Order: sequence, then C-alpha cells, then structure tokens
Amino acid sequence: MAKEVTNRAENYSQWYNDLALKADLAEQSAVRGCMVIKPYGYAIWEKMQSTLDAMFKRTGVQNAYFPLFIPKSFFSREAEHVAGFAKECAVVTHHRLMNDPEGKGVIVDPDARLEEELIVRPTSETIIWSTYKNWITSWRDLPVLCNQWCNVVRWEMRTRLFLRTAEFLWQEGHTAHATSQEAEAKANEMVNVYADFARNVMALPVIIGHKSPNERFAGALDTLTIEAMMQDGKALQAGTSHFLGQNFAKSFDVQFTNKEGKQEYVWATSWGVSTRLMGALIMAHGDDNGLVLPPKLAPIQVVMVPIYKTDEERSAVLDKFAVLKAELEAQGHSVRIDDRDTLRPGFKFAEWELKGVPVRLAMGARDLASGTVEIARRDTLEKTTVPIEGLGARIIALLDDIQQNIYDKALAFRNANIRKCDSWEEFKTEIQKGGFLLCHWDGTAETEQKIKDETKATIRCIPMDSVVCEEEGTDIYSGKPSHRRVVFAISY
RNA sequence: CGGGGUGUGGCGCAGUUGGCUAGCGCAUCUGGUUUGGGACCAGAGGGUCGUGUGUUCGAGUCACAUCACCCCGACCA
Repeated sequence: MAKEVTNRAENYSQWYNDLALKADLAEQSAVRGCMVIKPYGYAIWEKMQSTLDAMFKRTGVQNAYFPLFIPKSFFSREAEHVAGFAKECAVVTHHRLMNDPEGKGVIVDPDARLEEELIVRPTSETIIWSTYKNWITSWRDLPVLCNQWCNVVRWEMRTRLFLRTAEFLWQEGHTAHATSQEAEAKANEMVNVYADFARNVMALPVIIGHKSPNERFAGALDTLTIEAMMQDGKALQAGTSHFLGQNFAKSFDVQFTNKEGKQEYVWATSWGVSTRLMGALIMAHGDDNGLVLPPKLAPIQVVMVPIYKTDEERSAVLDKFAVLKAELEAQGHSVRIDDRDTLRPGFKFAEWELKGVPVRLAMGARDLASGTVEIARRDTLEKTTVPIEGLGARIIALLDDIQQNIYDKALAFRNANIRKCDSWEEFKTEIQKGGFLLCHWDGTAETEQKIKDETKATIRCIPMDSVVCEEEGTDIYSGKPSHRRVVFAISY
C-alpha cells in the first residue's frame, strides 16, 4: 500500500499541502485564498487559544472585541501604517442586493452605495485607537491591556494553507501605557510569552530578536519576533510584538493627564499570533507518515485500537479499554477508543499516525491472556508491550518524554542548520541550501535590501537569545565594520 | 499583474492524428471470507467531460472566448 503522504524531501511544499488536507486539519474553500478549518484542525487551534489566553491573563491582559469593519477615513490617519496595508484590503462599498432586472440572479443594488466605504480589518490598530481615545483621559486609566481573538482579512496575491490565507484567525493585543519604558517592557514581556508558548507547548525552538527596520511592522518603532526554522530550512515568523511608540496615540489623539496635570500622548504596543502557527506545527514536526503533534496540543493524546477475531474478544478488549480510558481521563488526558468495526487495525494505525496522535495503545487476544498492552509512540514509531498495571503513570511519563523529544529533535535540526558565514561568495550559494546564516551586517537598510535583491534572503532577526552573536567583524556584503552577527534566511 | 500548468463520477487520473455505448484506480453500496501494520473475492450504483460560441456528418478531443484552481515570480506584521 502506497504511503498517503508524500516524501518531505521530494517536494516539500506539496508534502505540506497534502498533509494539511489528509490529516483532516483544513481544506480549500470555494472562496479565493480562504480555507475551511475542519473540526480536527480547529481542535488544535482551540488548544492553542486556551493555553495562550491563560498565559495572557497571567500578565494582566483582558479580552475585548472590536468591529470587523473600519471606516476608510480611519486609515488616512497613520500614513506609514496605511502604506503597509493599502494594497491588500477588502472594501465594502454597498449594503444591499436586489434581483437582476434581466432575471440573471442577484446583483448589487447600485442605489445602496455606502457614503463612506468600510474596510474589512487587516489588523485593528486604527479602530482600537479611535476607541481608546474615549477610554483614556487620566494616568489613572492606564495601562489599558486588551486582547481580541478574531479574524482578519488580507487580500494577498498568493496564498498558502495556514501560512498565508486571505482570511485568518488570530489574536491581537493592544496596550496603552503612560511611559515609553513601560510600553517597551510590555512588548518585551509579550514576545517572551510567545517564545515560552512556542518552546514549551508547541515544542518549537524559536529565536527571539528584533526585526531590522526594513522588516518592521508598518507604524512601529521596534518589532520583536520569534523566528522558527522549518524542515526545509526556511524561516517562519511565528509571532511578533511591536513597540509602537506614540505614533498611533498622535494619529488618533489619545492623550492623558499625567500626575503633574500635563497632557501627554500614551505609549503603545501591539502583538499577535495567528493560525499560521498551525502551519508551523505541521512543518516543524511532521514526517513521512504524517503529522506529529506535541502532546500538549494534541486533541487526542492516547488512542486505543482493539484487535479481535470474535465478538467475545471484541467486547473483552473494549471493556478493558473502557477501564483504562476512565483512569487516563481522570489524570486529565484526552483518550479515544477506536471501536469502528468496519476498519482493520492496520488501517487505523496508519490513520492515527497521519493525524499525529502521540500515543497509541493496541490490545488483542494475546494481551488479554498475558495482561499486557502494546504502546506505540508517534514521535519515534517505537512499539513496546507492557503490563497493564501501572499504565497511568507510564502514560504520564511517556507523554512528557514525547513532548521533550519532539522539542529536542527540532532543536537539534535547527542547530545543525545554523552556521556562520563570512564570505559574500559563499553566502550566495550557502543561503540557497536553506538554514540560518549568522552574518555580520553593517546596520543599513541599503545593504539589507541589496542582499535581498540578489539572494531573496532577509534578516530574520537581530537575535536577543539562543545564539551568541556579539563580536566584532565586517559586513558580509559591504565590508563595513559590524559589532554583531544577525540571522539571515529565506523565509515563508 | 507576468511566466507555466490543470479543469473528465466524491477523490486521483487515462482517453492517440476528431469516430461508434467515455474508461481506470481509490472511495461508496450489497453479499461472503477476513481482522497483531493501510484486506480479498463477486456483484452494483454514480458523468450535461469547467462554461459559452464556433468548425464538422460527427467534438472529451480542433478554434476562439470566458471562468476557476495550482505552481514559479512580483507582493506580504
């Protein structure tokens, strides 16, 4: 029987796409560039949401909700910001449909044109800051720490499942502070929350760093990022946190009276992660057998597959499974008994592997006789037969071990694909092989742009952790003096 | 928006220089045998060949138009 999922090495992008579809995470929708997230995929997203949400709340952030539609005029306030998004906005111009007078279905009623067009939010800074203006008058009102879970729309020219869809789900946090220091500290705190989540929940090693000015968010003074490496060696920006300075406060006139009775503009941050993280999960951990989910995000952590020849065997095994399931669920694990009797065990094994379930238990007549159960772990595909006694404790340890092992594997891969590069000639060929190149950079936008034009590589970040970069050297392209290395890569 | 490609049962595809009743694999349904790594046998159902116009005795096949999707670019917190 042929593998359902293609080999990663042959065509990475096709492998990725097939896996997302076949693992039942999502499908292409009839709407251009949009996707349908299916129940299994959405269950993973829900786990991401609830985990992140709890982490946000521990930092004092509260959830709120702002409108989907943004009046066009709001966009004319912050020039740099609008320039960054103008080319990819969906615009609502009418509010009514009517029957086609010529009988050909439905048309837009030409008389129902909106006085002012509404923009479907590509991000919510503008609508939120116009709202914050009414919320903030005194230093006592600060800080404002809001997050919203919502959808946004960006009419990208080219889309990819999860990584760049026309509509996507995300969270966007928007905070207002009395001082620059406090805002910067918040931006820093949130990027660390993201890194913590990526590393410890997604088992995704990331590098925290600053974006270069070229790669900054439109309207930000500083953009902090977590950068991950996918298995084809490309970089994926997994989350960003922006220090916005007073740009939006000034554009939307958000001032407060400070303790000295003077008017001051507030200082702002915004930060977000999206369903792109689902793409990261697939590309960082997946293998030729399918998805590999970290236990902390797996909608089903343990699946039980009964093996039987007769009805008696079937019910005996299922009875045992029911007891084990109750025990594991009492420990807080999510368990599924696959009692479909139309499918053979081999088919089920393959299917649950495709879906990335971390632990699979199989039990048949042999096990009933000997009081054992077969445990298979998804990350290494190893199978062992163990006594049923003590299974609960064994599963706890095993899930922890799998979580750690997936992270270690991804980390080892990333470290094996980070290398220093000090020669421009070498850089041009090395960068095409994938991976991160640590290179000296003179700090100018011109040099960065030229490197991008010639190689498509960009500065993914100026690292703050994970890799040691502080050292004297000369820019790889211009030869000018440099005090530190930065991460170059080809990105998604 | 440029370059390339693909549209044929639910999915994946074949269909030659136009030709007779449009095929194959998977999936589905029925019956039986199976069941510790993606079962097998027998039978059955399911198609306005993306859409439109044209050429022709005759179009899945040719021409023109049009729409959709995919890949590579350009673009992209």
